[in-house]
Amino acid sequence: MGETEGFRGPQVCAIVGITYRQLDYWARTGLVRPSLAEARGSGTQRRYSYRDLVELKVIKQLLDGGLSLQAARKAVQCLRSDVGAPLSSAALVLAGNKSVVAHTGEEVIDLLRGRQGVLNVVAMGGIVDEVDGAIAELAKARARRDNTPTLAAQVSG
Amino acid sequence: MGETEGFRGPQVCAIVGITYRQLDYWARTGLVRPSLAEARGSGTQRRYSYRDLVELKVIKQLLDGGLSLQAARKAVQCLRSDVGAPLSSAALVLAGNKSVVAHTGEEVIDLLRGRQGVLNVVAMGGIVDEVDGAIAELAKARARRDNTPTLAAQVSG
DNA sequence: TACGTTCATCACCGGGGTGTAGTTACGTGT
DNA sequence: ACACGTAACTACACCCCGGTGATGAACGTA
Repeated sequence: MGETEGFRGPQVCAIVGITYRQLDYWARTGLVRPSLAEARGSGTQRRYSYRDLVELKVIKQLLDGGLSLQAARKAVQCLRSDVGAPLSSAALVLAGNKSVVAHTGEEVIDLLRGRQGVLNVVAMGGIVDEVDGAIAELAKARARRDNTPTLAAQVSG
Repeated sequence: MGETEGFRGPQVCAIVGITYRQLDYWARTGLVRPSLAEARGSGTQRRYSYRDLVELKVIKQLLDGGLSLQAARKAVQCLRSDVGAPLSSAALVLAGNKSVVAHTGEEVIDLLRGRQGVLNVVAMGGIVDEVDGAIAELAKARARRDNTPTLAAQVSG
């Protein structure tokens, strides 16, 4: 049945805004693998958890922000090691090879002061929002197709 | 004679901390080209200005900070367009595809607030300092070799 | 004229993908 | 219960970027 336990590859791509090949590549190279179900051969399905989605979106944002995938790998590691934090209100800060999750704005500003070199800052709140939004959008679209196929016929006709 | 008008390739590498091949590649691909004298065939010399050195160092820092060369290219463009600013006290801020040179700490903090996505911040002051330091170091080393070869002989003997 | 710098060129490598053509498993209709 | 169509994953060949190493060619200078 259509019991959506987690998210499948193509859905994930739509939600986080990457290509399927990218998602595939990242899974193959171990950057983010589907934590609910790994693919076990052709025809099987990867199942990504919500947390996976957030990680993926973070990576996507980092790439858009000009960071290399190398850097993104480290960032993700950091994000994982910061267990059980209230993500939405935090900021991920990368300072050279050290990365930290700052939970208050003050922390970030402290890092800025006196720091030399490059600082990369990403606000988690916005990311979580975007992911949630995309999921909602997707659910709506699916509901439209599942419940009212006649409507679709009307529209197209 | 050894009249050092500007800086030659190998010196530049020593000062900014990159490999010669990198410098060469960057010059060939137009990222930073020697503004005092372009190479005109094998055996000629590239001559880099002080400003070039600073640009190169910025790029180096950005790379160390995890940014892609793509992003660094844009950053440099921005840095160039911000003419005649007192570099040492400024900060270069990259926000997605827009980049700005912020001349006060307040500006940076403003950018942080309410901004979603990734923000890359690099303090120019530290960079200028590092470049100056490296140049001084180089000059000292050269003076040692030029003025007191006997001393060098003593040390090595 | 011989030599040592310095630069140019070429072939090549690894990372990060992409496009296309298979190969399955799932879900479904019968 | 079974065949079938299709969605999803895999494998392979290929591309571009950012370099690197080796080699060769031009200077200036002794």
